[in-house]
Amino acid sequence: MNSLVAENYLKAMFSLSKDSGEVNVNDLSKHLNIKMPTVTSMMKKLAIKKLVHYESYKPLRLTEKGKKEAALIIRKHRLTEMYLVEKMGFGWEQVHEIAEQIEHIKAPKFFTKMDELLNYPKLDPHGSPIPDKNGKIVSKAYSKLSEIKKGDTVKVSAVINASDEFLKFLNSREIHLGLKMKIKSIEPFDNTMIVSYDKRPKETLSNIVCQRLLVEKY
Amino acid sequence: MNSLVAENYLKAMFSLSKDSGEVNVNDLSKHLNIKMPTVTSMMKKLAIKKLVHYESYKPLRLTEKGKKEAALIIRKHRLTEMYLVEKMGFGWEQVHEIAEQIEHIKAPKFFTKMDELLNYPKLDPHGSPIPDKNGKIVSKAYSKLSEIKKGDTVKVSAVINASDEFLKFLNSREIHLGLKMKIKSIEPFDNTMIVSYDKRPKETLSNIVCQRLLVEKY
DNA sequence: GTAATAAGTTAGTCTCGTCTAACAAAATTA
DNA sequence: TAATTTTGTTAGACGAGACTAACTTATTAC
Repeated sequence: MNSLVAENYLKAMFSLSKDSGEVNVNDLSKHLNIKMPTVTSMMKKLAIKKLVHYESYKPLRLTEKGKKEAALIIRKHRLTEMYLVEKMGFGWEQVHEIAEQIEHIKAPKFFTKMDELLNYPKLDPHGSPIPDKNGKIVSKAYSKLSEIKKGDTVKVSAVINASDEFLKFLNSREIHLGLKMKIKSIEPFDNTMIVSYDKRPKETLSNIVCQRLLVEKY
Repeated sequence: MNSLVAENYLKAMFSLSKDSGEVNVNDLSKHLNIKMPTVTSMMKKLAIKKLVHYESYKPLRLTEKGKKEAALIIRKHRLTEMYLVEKMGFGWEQVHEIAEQIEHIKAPKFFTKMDELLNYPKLDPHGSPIPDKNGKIVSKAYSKLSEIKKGDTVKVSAVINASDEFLKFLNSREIHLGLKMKIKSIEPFDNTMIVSYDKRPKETLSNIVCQRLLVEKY
């Protein structure tokens, strides 16, 4: 059984790993707010447990076993987030922090029950896919809003890097998942978008914002 | 902020303390499954934090601060148990284990929300009082079923030392909180009781069982 | 292609929470 | 009350997970 601390390393590696599956000690260190030597020593321990491929001075990679463990923690996290929003009435900007703690609970029945009560959800409240019981993730390929052309109509489907502040910003603009939105114009200088939707016939979204909104074309 | 480990010491002290408020190192050690020297050293640390009154070779006592912290952890535990039973559909024999972990979550909003959703419950699923937000406990004075006289009718109101096995036993006899029960006779030799209730006109309960059922007289 | 910088590792230390072995005090019992 | 048993403490060790200082390897820049 992995410690809560080890679980956090695995989860961080999972979310930081590039397409190649590689992660740097340095990035991991910054993300976890733990100094590099500590990260190195933990990597050696995880390597002994066959959760990480470790070779001195080479990029880190999770093993298949490591990926699965990480995905199962993320499953618990996202299931919890969904439960908090759907069954307890929390806002999508409040749930990350709570789920961050509940994800480490060792009580399979608890998560199974949530899953049932939620009717086996596939996505969390921020549009991220919930890994299945085997740690498999099925993720849809969305586009960033920033890559959409003028005149197109899209559905807001997920949020990248859903921080408290970003979600509060979206709340303030009445933007939520499922929202149908039309791109009215794009400012060539800074790629700011003027969009329109239901409650807001004319809203301005900076490129920073558009890069963090994932959408589907209609 | 206390560690999860310190929280468990406080909780254990709270539930082991006699009317005098005293606890032995030895009892604490057995209850927590932690060796006595470890307990002594933790007591010294808790004493520095003003959570415990510690003097060599004297019985241990929680300070007022220590009692409050303990009660607030118990509050989280019992609120969680109630939530698991009432809102998630768990059986009363399943919830202790899960609550044992969730009680250490640091997320006031989470527990406040449970409390609201449950409409500010006063008792947990085993009939134990839920301490209020200030750590105050209002507990009703129940009688043990074993102390009730032949011919009396009582209501089952709480369970002492609600273990998995005991609760399963009660389930198997269809005994639950609120059940109205009449004492038909008492075997003088071993104090076994013959009782009758709703679904069971004649059920035999050993003294062991009767000592762990708390009842109110009608 | 060498010098400078960034990334990663090694060595040694610290705190927390645990343990065992040995000793001391208190309680029990004869 | 003296001997025995139980309870509690002290001392010293250890693993986990963190740190800093110093060193090594890789990468970048000139």
